[in-house]
Amino acid sequence: MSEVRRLEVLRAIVEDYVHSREPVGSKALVERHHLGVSSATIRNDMAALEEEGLIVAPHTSSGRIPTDKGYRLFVDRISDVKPLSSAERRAIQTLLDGAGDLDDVMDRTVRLLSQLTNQVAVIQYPHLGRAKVRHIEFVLLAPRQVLVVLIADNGKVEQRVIRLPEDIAEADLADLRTALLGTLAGVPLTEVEAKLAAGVPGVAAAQDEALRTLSAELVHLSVPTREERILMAGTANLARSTGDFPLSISPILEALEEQVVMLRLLSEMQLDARGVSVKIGSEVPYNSLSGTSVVATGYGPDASAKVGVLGPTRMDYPTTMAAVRAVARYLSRILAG
Amino acid sequence: MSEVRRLEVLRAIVEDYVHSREPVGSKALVERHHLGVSSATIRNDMAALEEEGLIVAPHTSSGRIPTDKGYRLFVDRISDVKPLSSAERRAIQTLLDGAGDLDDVMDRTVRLLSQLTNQVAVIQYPHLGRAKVRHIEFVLLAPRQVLVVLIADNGKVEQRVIRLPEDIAEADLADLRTALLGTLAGVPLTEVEAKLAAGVPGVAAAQDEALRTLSAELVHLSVPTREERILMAGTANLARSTGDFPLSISPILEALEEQVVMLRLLSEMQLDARGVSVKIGSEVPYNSLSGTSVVATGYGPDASAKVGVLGPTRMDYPTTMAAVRAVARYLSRILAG
DNA sequence: GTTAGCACTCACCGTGCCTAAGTGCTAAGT
DNA sequence: ACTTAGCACTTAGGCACGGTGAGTGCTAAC
Repeated sequence: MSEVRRLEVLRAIVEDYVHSREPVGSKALVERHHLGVSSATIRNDMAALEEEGLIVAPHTSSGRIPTDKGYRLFVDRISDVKPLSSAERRAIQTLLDGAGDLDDVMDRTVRLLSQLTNQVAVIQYPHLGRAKVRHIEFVLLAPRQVLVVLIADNGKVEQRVIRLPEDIAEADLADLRTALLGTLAGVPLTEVEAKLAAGVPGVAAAQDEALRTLSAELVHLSVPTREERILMAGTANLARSTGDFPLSISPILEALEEQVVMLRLLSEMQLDARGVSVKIGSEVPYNSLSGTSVVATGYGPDASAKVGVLGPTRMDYPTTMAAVRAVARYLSRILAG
Repeated sequence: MSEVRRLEVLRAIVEDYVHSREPVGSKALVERHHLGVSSATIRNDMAALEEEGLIVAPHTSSGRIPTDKGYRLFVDRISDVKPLSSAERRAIQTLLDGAGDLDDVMDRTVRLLSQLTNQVAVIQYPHLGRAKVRHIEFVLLAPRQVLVVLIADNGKVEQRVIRLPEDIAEADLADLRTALLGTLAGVPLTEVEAKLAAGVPGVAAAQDEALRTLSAELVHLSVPTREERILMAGTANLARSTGDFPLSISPILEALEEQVVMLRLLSEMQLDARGVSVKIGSEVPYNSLSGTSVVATGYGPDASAKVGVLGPTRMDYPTTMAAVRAVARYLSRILAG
């Protein structure tokens, strides 16, 4: 009972099961793959694989299907990342090259990835990183209503309308802006709060109340908000492959809508040597996502923001991993350009 | 065979069917509602209602279920909009009062509505309306990279990073900003393009190339983009009520992800006298949405932006209509405040 | 270590049967 | 002119039954 053939059998089981959705038996296996042995031998191998917990038989007398552990071994040791077809490469290029601003790029990317993989795609907005304050703008919209705009040196703009406790003159507001900009220009966003707490010179005492309100808002804007958001696409693919999921798909949809859950999930993905991270079935740390696997990778200058797909455990890992990796690379290139 | 009792029978059928999911028969009807007649009489009424196309029997011998036409009559003539429970009113108030900026308000609103109705909620960003240019900002990020910011007097900010054809000095960029702001300040967004085409005075000939690039971008930003976007929540509710939908729910999820489709759908909803718009089953103008109904209404100062829910034809219309209307009112109040 | 053969298990499918719910219709009652 | 009781009729859905086929484990021979 050779070690290598047993792995070969596991690979064959995974591949057949992934594309037929049905438990695969020893006889079917020798027919479809030309392993040079008979079905009885395969049966022995299968018994050994089952012993190791790599495959299971759903019913006493039916073919075997891979366990999470089986998929894990397949992904780690057996499979190669498939190269994309040239048609796919072209699709990526043409779609992403036509993109406009950041929102547009993100939207196109996530849709593209869901189409390539026939799965749900998720993407996290890129991090602000070590961005610094570049500009501050206050716009008086109404007597006590001010639009506060914070522009970072990486091109990110955060804005919000707030109310002041009392009326303020346009000129006073301009003075406040000058004073605050003087204090904050070039300061990393992460240090805005500390810097403001240390005091803002050159502000008339009469404007103290307004200063406090505006400062509080600047602190608020300097905490990454939009960046902590994810986009998704292709939820229809979930519904299309019902039956791949043990229970209903509604808890999955709920988790997907819960940004916080997805953000934590993505942040827990550690890239492996091949540049992708795969969590399979029970490895996914949320009960509501049982029966699903996640394939993700980082993108952008420091690969800190994540992009990936979520699908049934029974998924074509090599192809999916290839698609995720390729899309992330194109995306990084575009963002760098 | 009195006219009023027939309508009463229709109402009873709709109400029973909506909350039991099962075809309702004549006997069950007389038991649950105290209509003062026997089941045989109800059978005659039912036959008449079926003749009019208001109800149908799925199988030769089973209870009746309402047709789209039946629901329509129910919504138009029989049902009253239910008042919300005080718990619901409180939920709306506490949730929306804690909201921050516009994005946050929208997000909370759409989640709230989906929870109240147990349906998929959709909301369209408010229109810019007759907003005018209030401010323009150019920020030099790199030798040829400029962040263009356009601020409208209603507080909306649009921004984008663009590349210039050649290097530009900080001072020259400031001059360009002054010139463009002089030309555009107070101009309605819809007329930005025409105004720029008429010429911008006070720009050195050397900056002509840069002026052209920047102007083009301002035109681009002045066309509403973000406003033409919708948010949704509660897709898990779709999956939970499988069986209410004739086919799969995946075409529905596809349509929901297709912003363009949803925008057109919402824009086609005409408010009726009661301030809500209802499209039932086949009245919804998209094949992929067969078996669904949409309940929507307008919100904001001119009620031009829409908010609503999408669910199975078999839906509790009175309650849903009440929830949609209530949420839209609170939302309008918050945006106005 | 591999193979052939064999007895065994069980999901799946079609069949037939029965029941419960519901209907339409007719004839009698108000 | 309605309403009602009664009755014959229809049919979805549940249940038992048996046959089939794919697949297994095991044993004995190669």
